[in-house]
Amino acid sequence: MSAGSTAVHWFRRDLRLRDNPALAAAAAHGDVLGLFVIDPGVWDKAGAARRAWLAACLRSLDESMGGRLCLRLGKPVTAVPEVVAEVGADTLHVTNDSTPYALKRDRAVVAALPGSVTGAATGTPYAVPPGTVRNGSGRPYQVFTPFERAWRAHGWDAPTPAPSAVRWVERDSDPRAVALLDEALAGAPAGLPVPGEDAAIQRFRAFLTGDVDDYDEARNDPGADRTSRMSPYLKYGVVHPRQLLAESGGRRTDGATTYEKEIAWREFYADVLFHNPASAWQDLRPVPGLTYDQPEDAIEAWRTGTTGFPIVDAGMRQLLAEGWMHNRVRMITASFLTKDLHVWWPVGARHFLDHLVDGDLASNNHGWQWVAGTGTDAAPYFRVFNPITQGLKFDPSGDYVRRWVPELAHLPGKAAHEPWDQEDGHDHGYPKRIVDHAEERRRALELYQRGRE
DNA sequence: TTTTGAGTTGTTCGA
DNA sequence: GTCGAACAACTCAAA
Repeated sequence: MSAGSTAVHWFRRDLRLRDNPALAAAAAHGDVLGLFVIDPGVWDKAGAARRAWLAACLRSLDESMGGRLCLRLGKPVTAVPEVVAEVGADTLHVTNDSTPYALKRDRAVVAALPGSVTGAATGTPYAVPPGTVRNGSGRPYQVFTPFERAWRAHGWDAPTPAPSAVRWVERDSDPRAVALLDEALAGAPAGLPVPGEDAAIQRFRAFLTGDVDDYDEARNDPGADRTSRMSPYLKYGVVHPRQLLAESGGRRTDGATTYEKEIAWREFYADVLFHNPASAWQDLRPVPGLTYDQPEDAIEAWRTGTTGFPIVDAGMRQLLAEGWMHNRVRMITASFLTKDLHVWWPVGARHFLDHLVDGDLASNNHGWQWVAGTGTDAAPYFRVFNPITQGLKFDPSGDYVRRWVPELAHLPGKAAHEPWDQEDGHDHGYPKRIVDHAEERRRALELYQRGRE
């Protein structure tokens, strides 16, 4: 460490102090200014729920830094070099972020730094950096299962200890940025997770104690809600997947292995995006001849949870209310939009990204492509989820559906999944089904098959 | 180079 | 009600 030197650590998707190699590198260099820049382009695209969640995470990070997080507002290409100049820093530290937008943004920022300032990127938000896992011919994997095998074989680093004592430098935050956080927090949805590293680890340990060992089964029950709920924390790097893998590493149960597999999916999709930046919003593997519908009213019914299909409506309302949706239900609602309404997947992916607190470009959009049949290991064209069967199978108690659709509260047990069978002469206000599933399934198969002839 | 086995999450139909 | 087969063809990965 050189005496008197200052580094800026620019936080992005690494809002934590523990196990943060880039921050450790900055601290090893000298005094550290911790910076977060609210990028209007990114901020405006996030829905109210994710803005609130980001604001909560930033507040928590600020507290853990003794109130010394410097917040700025503006395009990073101007805001970051400004702060670097203000504190007379000679290095800028970041954690790598390899999404298409981030790569472009970071190149521009580095180019805009004064010549005497060096940029240093350390680590990634992944256990294995995107682009690392390759097959025998040195090419990236196209399908998940072999990727996962190789990813496990590659192994991941152990968590690094927190920097023992960061000597934080203080600089005023931009009042406009502070006001944006206040505003975002005021609009926070109910059920937002507790922000902060400690809360995340605590939540994860509770999951390990209570839920992980029969995770293979329990994860599919949206009513029981026994998933780890780590996705919002992972979104902003409040925890690093390395930490989760280390915490669960001692368990060799099927459930723990399945959980690791879910982490591997996140890593796989980041890898796919790394190699195929265009797949964020374009078909990774287009289905030849496939055409789409644009049924505006039906799309709006889907968005608002008024399709008349209980499990679909429950999920869509949970998304609007909480900024979160159970994964099983994400698949069901995505299948409904793409296969029952025949809508192009980016329409749904955009809506999800707008509202999800964990909205992650790579996982969200490739998940959508998987459902739509345009993604990795394209699903057989005939795989169309039946929203009624799925509801009965995965929410047999009907608890999930009744929780989110009050109009169905009068229906006991699984009857909540088939309200049309339970006419009691009263109008409970639940909408009629907007489509006939059997008919739309046939049409979906037709559309997918057309290009093959 | 060729071959072979396999591919997250499903549905329906008929025995 | 349960269970197995059919629903296509293709691409990938590794032997």
